Amino acid sequence: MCSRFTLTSKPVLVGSHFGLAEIDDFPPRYNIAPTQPVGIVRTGYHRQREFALVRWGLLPDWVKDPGAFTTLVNARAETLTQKPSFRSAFKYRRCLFPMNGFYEWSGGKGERQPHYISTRGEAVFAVAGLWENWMGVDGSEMESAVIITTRANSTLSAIHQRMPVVIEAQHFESWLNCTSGKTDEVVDLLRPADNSFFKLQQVSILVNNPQNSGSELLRPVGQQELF
DNA sequence: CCAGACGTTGTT
DNA sequence: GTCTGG
DNA sequence: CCAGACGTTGTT
DNA sequence: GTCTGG
Repeated sequence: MCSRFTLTSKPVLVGSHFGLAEIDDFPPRYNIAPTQPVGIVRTGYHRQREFALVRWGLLPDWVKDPGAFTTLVNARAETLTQKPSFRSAFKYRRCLFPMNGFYEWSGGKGERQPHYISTRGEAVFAVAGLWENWMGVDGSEMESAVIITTRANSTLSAIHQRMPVVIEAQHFESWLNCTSGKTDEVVDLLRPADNSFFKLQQVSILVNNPQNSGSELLRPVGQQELF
């Protein structure tokens, strides 16, 4: 699963990595959690590639009572075309989540251990996602998005069974271009990252609480008591 | 036909 | 225990 | 994922 | 909205 992540690169760097003409300013974030506003890259109304802030937790457009519907944080890549909640977004509303790393927990009850997963150079990378625009009968609107997961590669499988789908830069255009409404050209992109792509490190349980969101979360375990 | 669901993950 | 909120 | 709440009515 | 279950 992927239910917490970071976005710490400067906006200008994110903009250039994702080929954006412009990008709003935002602060570094070390503990992005479900239901929070989250930045995505998508193809905008006039075909331009854009950055947008939406709610993390996809709300399908046919939902009548948002309060009575589950928060959809992850979508399984293997079943995207079958699920009513994702099928349409997979065809027409694909997006990318810029991130610098994400957290996973290992261990059983009472001994849960958080880990931080990032690239070797702490570089920003892209995770595959879907977005929706929900409209209520009272005219209210909400944009939301979900992260696509697949089976863990062998690096990650030491701690977890699933991982977010990484899209490499040479595939951004085909992933984000939804004009055909066809998915056969992009399903091949939904595979685990190469084993050398990520590294793991244990981090403090400070990350457990979404209210803790500063850079101290990335201190290696064993040093957090040295404040 | 209408009613009701529509999701993922980890853990037991 | 189970659901909601972040 | 974890943290935190978990309820109703009438009255001010 | 669309599919499944009754």
